[in-house]
Amino acid sequence: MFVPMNKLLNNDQIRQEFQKALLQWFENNKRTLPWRERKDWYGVFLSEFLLQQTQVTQALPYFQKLIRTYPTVEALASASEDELLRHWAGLGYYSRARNLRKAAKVIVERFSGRFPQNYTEALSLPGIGPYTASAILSIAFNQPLPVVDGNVIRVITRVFNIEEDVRQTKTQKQIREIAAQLLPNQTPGRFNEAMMELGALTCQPTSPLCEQCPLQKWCLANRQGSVSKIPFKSPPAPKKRLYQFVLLFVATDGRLLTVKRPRNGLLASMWEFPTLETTPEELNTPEPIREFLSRYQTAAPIVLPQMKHIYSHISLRYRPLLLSVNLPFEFHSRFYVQQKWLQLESISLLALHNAHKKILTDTKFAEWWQRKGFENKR
DNA sequence: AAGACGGGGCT
DNA sequence: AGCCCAGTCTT
Repeated sequence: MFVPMNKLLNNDQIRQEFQKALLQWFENNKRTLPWRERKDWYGVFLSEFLLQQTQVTQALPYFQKLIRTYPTVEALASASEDELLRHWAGLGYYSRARNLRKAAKVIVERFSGRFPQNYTEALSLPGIGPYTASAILSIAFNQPLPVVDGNVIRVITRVFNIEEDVRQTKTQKQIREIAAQLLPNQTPGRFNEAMMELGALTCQPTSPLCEQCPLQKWCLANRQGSVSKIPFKSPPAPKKRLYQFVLLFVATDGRLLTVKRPRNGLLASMWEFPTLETTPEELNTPEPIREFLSRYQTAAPIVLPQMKHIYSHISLRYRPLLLSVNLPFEFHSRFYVQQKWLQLESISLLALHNAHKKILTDTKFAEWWQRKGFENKR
């Protein structure tokens, strides 16, 4: 392992030139973002939750919607979990929404509605880890805490030509130490924002714009022509495959059974239609599930075409089954935490996850629904 | 220390 | 199809 103890780290004057060049670039090139326009910590707090593992362009519409719906931390703290989740639907990593609301509650109830000014206390809030704690305290309160996110990792590994695997704890520790040494005491918040903005706009993952980079003259990877190989990441775990039936229980009045998933794990706290795990073979020959269905004494299901949904770590193949039932009808499950019989239009107001939203907009489902005549009953 | 956890954009 | 993320929590 080779960390250049280069002048950037031990020469005050050169480090200051580096900081000045970066900050100057930031002032001239930073994007106009709603949480930068606001001067309060609440906007930063909300945006940092949204921006965890999420790009600015993806988070932007969600920020606008949420800041309007919950203008203050008190409003957010008193929001219902289901309502917040409905706003969050489609953004992913749904535990963030639950943690965001819990954190707001703690801030209101334990910290009198003010963000804790201490790194350790900030870290104790649900959903706030080392990155978010440092980001909020440095950006909103100008505390000298370095941030290390994907952008900073990219900028630092390139500037210092660090070729080790960035998934390794040891490499990450090394990057954190460098980030701490580069941080100016006067303007840590702007410096952190500048590092991340540079990573997003110039020091991009692929085809970075080195010619227009304000740090080019300090960048070792640029000098050695290794930019495209850095940062190095060991290959991720292969994608899992998941096969399931989706059970659309339809009552005679046209209502559908919806269920809420547990607060941990995949699609935390999101609503869906009950699912039944199966194998790739069974998914194409729904005969074997007849035994399961006979328990509910339902007529033969209407089998819709197989569908596909890709998560970052799971490849899901699923097939909706339409099952007509008479109420009262009891669905038992140890897995789901809540259930509701809802009309189709009420379901669209639910925090339904994407894979199952796709079922409702699927043409085959729409055709069937039309034929049943539920539309005409109302 | 390693897995689990979404979705959109880009190549 | 594969890779990139403005990370945190659980085990």
